Formats: sequence, structure tokens, C-alpha cells
Amino acid sequence: MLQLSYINQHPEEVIKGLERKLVPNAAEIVNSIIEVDAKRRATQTQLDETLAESNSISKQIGMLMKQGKKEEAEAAKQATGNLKDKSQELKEELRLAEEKAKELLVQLPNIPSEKVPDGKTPEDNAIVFSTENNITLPEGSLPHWELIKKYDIIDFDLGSKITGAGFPVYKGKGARLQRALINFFLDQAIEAGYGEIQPPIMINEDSAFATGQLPDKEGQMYHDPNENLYLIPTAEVPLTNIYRNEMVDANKLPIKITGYTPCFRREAGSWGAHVRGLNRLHQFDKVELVQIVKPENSYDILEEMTAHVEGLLKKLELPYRKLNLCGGDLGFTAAMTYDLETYSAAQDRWLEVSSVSNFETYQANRLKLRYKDGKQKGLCHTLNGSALALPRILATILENNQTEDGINIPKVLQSYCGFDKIS
RNA sequence: GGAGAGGUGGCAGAGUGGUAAUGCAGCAGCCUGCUAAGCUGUGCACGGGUAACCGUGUCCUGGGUUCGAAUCCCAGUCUCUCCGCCA
Repeated sequence: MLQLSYINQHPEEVIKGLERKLVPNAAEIVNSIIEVDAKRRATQTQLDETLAESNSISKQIGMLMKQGKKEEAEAAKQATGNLKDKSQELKEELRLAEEKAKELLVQLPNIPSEKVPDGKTPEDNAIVFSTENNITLPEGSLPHWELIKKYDIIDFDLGSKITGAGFPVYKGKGARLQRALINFFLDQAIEAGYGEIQPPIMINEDSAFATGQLPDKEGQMYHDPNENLYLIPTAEVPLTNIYRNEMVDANKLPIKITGYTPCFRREAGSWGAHVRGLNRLHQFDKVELVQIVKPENSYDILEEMTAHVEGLLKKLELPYRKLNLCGGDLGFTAAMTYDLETYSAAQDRWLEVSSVSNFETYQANRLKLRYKDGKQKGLCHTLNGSALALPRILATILENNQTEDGINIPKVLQSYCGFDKIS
């Protein structure tokens, strides 16, 4: 959530930023927020004055009663009658103004960093880096949705039987490769100084709001109305919410945590022609990195985290490229995002396998996550990144490493898998 | 699922309708020379003010009663204990 004080002080910057993020009526919304907030402050001043008067009379009544001056006390009681009515009205006005301001504020996304390129669609994303793609596939090479059948390692039909479309069953070497990737990613994160966490995979409404999934992604999460809990769409939510309502000592920063979880997404309305196989799922596995940092470091940390993810892709020997997302393609809560995409030779497509984002104070403001540095206090910056999401990594490994007599397992994974080839 | 107990500042812990005691810790200032002690001030949010400072709210949350609620009433929530069920 954007900070009210910032909106009040820099309305033009905010409007410009929101327009870069393609928010319609940005100026209109910002101006009404400023207006409602001014109204809120004026009302509070009035209310405070009314309550102060009422409190002071009440104290006098208390003293008079002690001294046994009953008639004077009764007279003073009369005086508080209309003060109470007035304060009730003002309280209601204040509540309405606060509600209105929050309602407007909550629908505004984060504004992009200066480093974010202008643009409206994914075509406008800046390609920051790309590896050479010198993959030559054998004759008759197959996309992963054929390979998994050929080697019987992932079964979509079985998943449909048990649950439904988009819930695959991993079998045999498929299951083992999956587990190998999870362990490899976690070990690499731990080596890079992240503390491992196993969080709950259901979250309450407060958590979903604090990291920005609510109200923005309301319809995209699986929801249990009995308990009002949501299945996590990403470990970002439980990991970041560990620090909700916390005041962190500045010398404890940066906080670096990692966690493996399954992730659940309804993906309502987003199924299309090129989302076959592992490209889009309702349930998938991911290892997530989260950092909570001092504001002045956050962009250096963004580079550091992205470099970590690039390191994983290099170790897996996968061709990849790095994109700096343009304003129009940025997520709701992000100030800046690097997307990492691997190249799938068999599909001749780039597949997004990681998003590393700096949220600046947007999440911290909702989380009420602050740091204390001596006397200085302020909102932390939060960052997170996938390191990595498994299905598309699995897809590119299967497709790019296929040979006539089987699929070669990348060297770094062989000890984790206990085999070097799927055949 | 049933029954009971409880939720007060960073921590401990009093407080049954009239200014949230007290202790410990941390921080700041003052004072003092002997391995440290003493004194004073220090929660958070919002509002007003250049500032010093002032006001309002805040005793799990939300309502209610009252001139006035940590305290009384209602609802919710969380924690603990016992019983039941159970991987």
C-alpha cells in the first residue's frame, strides 16, 4: 500500500507512476484520496476537541462526587449531553472518511522504480541478458508433454482422476527428479545464507491482505469459506507474514529466509493454446527466497537475489534470459521485477521460471513491518524471488536434454537423483 | 466436538466504576570517582504545532451500559488445562 504521507507530499510523482502502470483515472483517484484525507484530519481535530472537553467535565464530576457536592455534579452531567451526541456524529464521520480513504488506497498498485522501462505489454520488457542458445535436439525430438508419457514419469490423466486438470501426478524417476530439484534449490539457498522455513500452506485473510494478494487476486486463490482460509499461491505470503506487525532491530537486517512449498492457483480464465503440460498448473512446487532489508540497500539486494537465481540456472546448464519488466507488465505490488526465462528448444519458447521483485515499502506498509536504527524508525523494504519454480524447469530439462536413448540429468542433480539418465 | 481457566507496556506483575501501581530490562540526560550506584525522563497510533509541547485513542478485537469502563454486559478471537475423536 502506498503511504498516505508520500501521496500528500508528492502527488504528481504518484500520478505519473500510476500512469506508467496503466492505472486508469490515476489523477482522479489520487486527488480524491488527498481530499478525503484532509477531511479525515479536520474531523479528527474536531472530535479530539469535543472529547477533550467531555473528559475534562467527567473528571470534574468525579471530584465533585468525592467531595459530596451532588447538585453541582448533577448540573455538570447535563452539560455533557450534547457533547456526547456531537462526538458520536464526528466519530461516524471520521470512520466513513477513514474507510473511504482506505478503500481508495487499497486499489492502487505500487508505483514503478525509475529503473523500470516504460511500456505496456510483455513485448516492451527490456532484455537485460541472454545466454547463447546452441541447443541442437535430435531428430524427432518431443515436447515435454510427450516425453513424460514416453518415460511414464508424470501422469496428467491420473491427476485428473484424483483431483482435476492441472494437478499432475509425479511418478518414479519423475517424482525423484522433482525431489532432487527441491533439495538442490534449498541447499543452494542455505549456502547463500538464507534460513530455511517450513511455513503453513494455508493463510488467513490478514496475511493475504498484507502481502497484497487481497483484494487484488481474490478470485485466483483457493478459498475455504468455513475457516476463511486461503491456500497459498506462493510461499511469499507465509514467509513475509512472519514479520507482520514487527519492529526489527536494524542490525538484524537483512533478514534472509527461504522455504519450499507447494503453490496453488486457480488460474481462472487464463487457459489457452500454449499452456499445455507443465506450462501452467493449479498446483506446483516452488522454493522461494524472501529478504527484509533497509531501504537504502534494496536495489543492491535485488541484483544479488537475481544473481543467485541466475547461478542456479547456470548450474543446471539451462539457456536463459533476464528481463527488466516494463511498467505495464509489472505485478500489482512490485516496484521493479526481473523475470528469468529458460529457453525450451522443443517448444521454441521462453518460459518464465522466476520473478525477483523489490516491493520497496508497499508490502511493509500493509505488514506494519518497520526497523529501528537507534532513534530512527522507518518501514523496511521487502523482496522476494522464486529460486526456483519447478514445473517449467522440469519441462526445459526434459526437453533440452533429450537424446535418442533417454534424457540426461544435469551433473549437479545426479547425486541428488541417484541416477544420471531417464530412459 | 464437550467442559473450564485466562489474555494489562519489551518482560514480570497489581489493579471489582473516577489520573494504568510496582519491579526488571533497554534507551537518553543529570550527578557522582573506584569496578559501579543514585536521580530524572522514556510505549504505540493518529491529530495540532517551526519547535518545546499539547490533545485524542490505545489494558486481545468489536459493540453496549454510564457524566466517566482495564474494571460491568453482549458477541467474536486467540492461548492454556481436562475429556472425546484422531495421523
